[in-house]
Amino acid sequence: MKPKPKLTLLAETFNVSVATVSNALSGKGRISPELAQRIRDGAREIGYVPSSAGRALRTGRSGVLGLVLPDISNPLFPQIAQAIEQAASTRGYGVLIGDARGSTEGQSQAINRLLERGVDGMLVIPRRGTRVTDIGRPLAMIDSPSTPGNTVSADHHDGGVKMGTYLAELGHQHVLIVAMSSRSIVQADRIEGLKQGLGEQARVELIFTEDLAEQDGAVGSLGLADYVARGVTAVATLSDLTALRVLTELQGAGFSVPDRVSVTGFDDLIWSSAITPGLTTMRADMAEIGRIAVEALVKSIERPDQAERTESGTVKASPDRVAMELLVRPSSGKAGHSEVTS
Amino acid sequence: MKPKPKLTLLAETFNVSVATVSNALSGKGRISPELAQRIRDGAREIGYVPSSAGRALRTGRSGVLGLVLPDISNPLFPQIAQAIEQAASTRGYGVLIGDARGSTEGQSQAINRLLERGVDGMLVIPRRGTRVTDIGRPLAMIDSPSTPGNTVSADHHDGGVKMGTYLAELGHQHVLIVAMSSRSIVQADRIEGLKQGLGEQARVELIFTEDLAEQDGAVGSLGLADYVARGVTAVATLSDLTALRVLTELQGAGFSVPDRVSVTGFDDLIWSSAITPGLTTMRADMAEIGRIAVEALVKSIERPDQAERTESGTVKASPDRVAMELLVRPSSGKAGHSEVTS
DNA sequence: CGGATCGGGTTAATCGTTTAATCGGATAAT
DNA sequence: ATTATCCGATTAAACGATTAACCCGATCCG
Repeated sequence: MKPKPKLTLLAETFNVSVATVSNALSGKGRISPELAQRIRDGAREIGYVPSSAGRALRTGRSGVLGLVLPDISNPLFPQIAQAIEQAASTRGYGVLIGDARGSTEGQSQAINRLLERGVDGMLVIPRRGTRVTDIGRPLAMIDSPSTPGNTVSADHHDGGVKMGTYLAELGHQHVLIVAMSSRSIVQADRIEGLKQGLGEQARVELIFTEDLAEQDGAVGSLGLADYVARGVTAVATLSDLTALRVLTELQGAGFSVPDRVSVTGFDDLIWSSAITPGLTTMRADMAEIGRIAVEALVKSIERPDQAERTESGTVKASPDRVAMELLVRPSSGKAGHSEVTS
Repeated sequence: MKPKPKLTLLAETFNVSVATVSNALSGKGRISPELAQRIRDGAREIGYVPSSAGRALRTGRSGVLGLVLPDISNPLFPQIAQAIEQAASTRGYGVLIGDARGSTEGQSQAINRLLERGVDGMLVIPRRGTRVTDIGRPLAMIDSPSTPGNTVSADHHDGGVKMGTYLAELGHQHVLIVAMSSRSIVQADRIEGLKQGLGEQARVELIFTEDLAEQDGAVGSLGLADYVARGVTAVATLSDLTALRVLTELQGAGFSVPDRVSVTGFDDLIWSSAITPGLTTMRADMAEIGRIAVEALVKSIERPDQAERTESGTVKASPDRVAMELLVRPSSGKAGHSEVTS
């Protein structure tokens, strides 16, 4: 029916050159204010939408960022994706997703796919322990402050400290930490922080669900009853997902939470506030992290000279870490009667 | 350092025209097999990557699909996004995400953003009750089979029937259905199916958490104890998220699950198998749904003449629904003693 | 033996936008 | 009056890939 409006169409209807139209729309060249306004009005009226392909070809920039995730099925992903999509679209960028599907080569493939699509820069949440090779384009990394090349992330260590301190103040002297993977830097930092916050005198035990999976299958029991019998008064997990598992296992075994055992998580996943008892957890301001990461990345794209880089070549941001916030909910309370029995 | 390899560079090193190089790489024109092979080898060696902008400009296609979601923070999202990203990348397409942020105008904005970025087609998971206006490009909709214009989706009604039948077979005659929104077509279909599966003789009660939120706040109690006291032996929820809320509330109130009350969910969210007791739920094969949706959409993009459309103008797929699968886990069991007390 | 066919390339136009260089005329400075 | 300045707009050259049209020599066919 009607031809897709392009610059030439606009130029014809106003009897000016395409350059003038372009200038009017971008506000860059020299053009009389009235004409510029008329052209802009006309453009809006006929529903002109600039061709991203044409523009990308000319300017060398696509206006698209790549977001690489270790595994989309990770329940933390929605928070991150939402924060980044929002931050990016605010700055006029689109977000192309790439799923590493849990493997290292999947991560490289995802990165390559995004590069082939011409992204201007990339945000990578690396698979644990992965080093991302230079991609010839600005790259922001979101992992943990202690990761080399980290652009910005939650301060997981600090989060651990806060949680540990909180538990210590409640009188918990014998705590079980349930982690998932021993290779995750994020988790290692949280563990470190937890221990520090709990203090020297506290007795701390540590298990990895990853190890147990080999014996019992992924859905097996964690054998928490034994730990409680041995005097554990609090189970600090490194993820709400694990906390949920712990919580329901304890409740199912007849241990009251938090009266007998306190349970804490990390990340404030969506269900954490809806369950009974509500889960005490640490929340990171993902929107802020997304904002900082995108901002640093975009700056590095648009003004490469002004942008700082880490030694690893990734984009540098400041601040490079965002404090975590303790959310106290009913799943945690004072260390109780179990010490009496022990 | 080294110039970005483009077709002209390749053409120079082989002393042929760019057209020949293009043909060699695409395998389209007439060219001697050996020369084609040599060029392809050379291209790989120097790491040639075609400019997506140049190609898009010339061909009029970007190779990117838009994925519009009602709200990324929805925990069902990871499954869908993963399925679609995988299906799309298999067919050589990228996926640009657009978050409607829970509002109708947000949905339109997201769609427009994606259109401006030049997506070749769009996958929309519509916000409940929304009609998507014609966008001038192929559009696949994933909602529920009863939604006009639906391209493909899980057969939510059938899932409800299966779950209802299952509960009926266990002897549950008095069932509480906990839904979230009364405006969701997906949930309406599930409810319809559940009632049908439970049978005429069953006594069914229905509540919407959406309504309760106004009174008690989002995290308030659902008042399940009353229902159980009145003889409810099973609580069938329309989402694992709700099921989790129900399960923990019941356990916290001292009701044994499933001995006293059975609890079931929908969607098999990631934690459903990890909690205690494991959650009986209905799973949809999201990978299959993603595959079908992407396939139909891509077909409509690449061969518009062969592709069928619904009356709403959306892309038609066959099959247009995917059966849901019942996953029986320990959270459900035979109707028990509560009927005795009532 | 003359024309048609075919294989293996090349030429050149084109996609839509941006932008450096330029141009014509009016105005200001000398 | 001559030159410099400046404004408002135009011209034209890119950006990188695709593809219709064409070209030339060799082969085929009747």
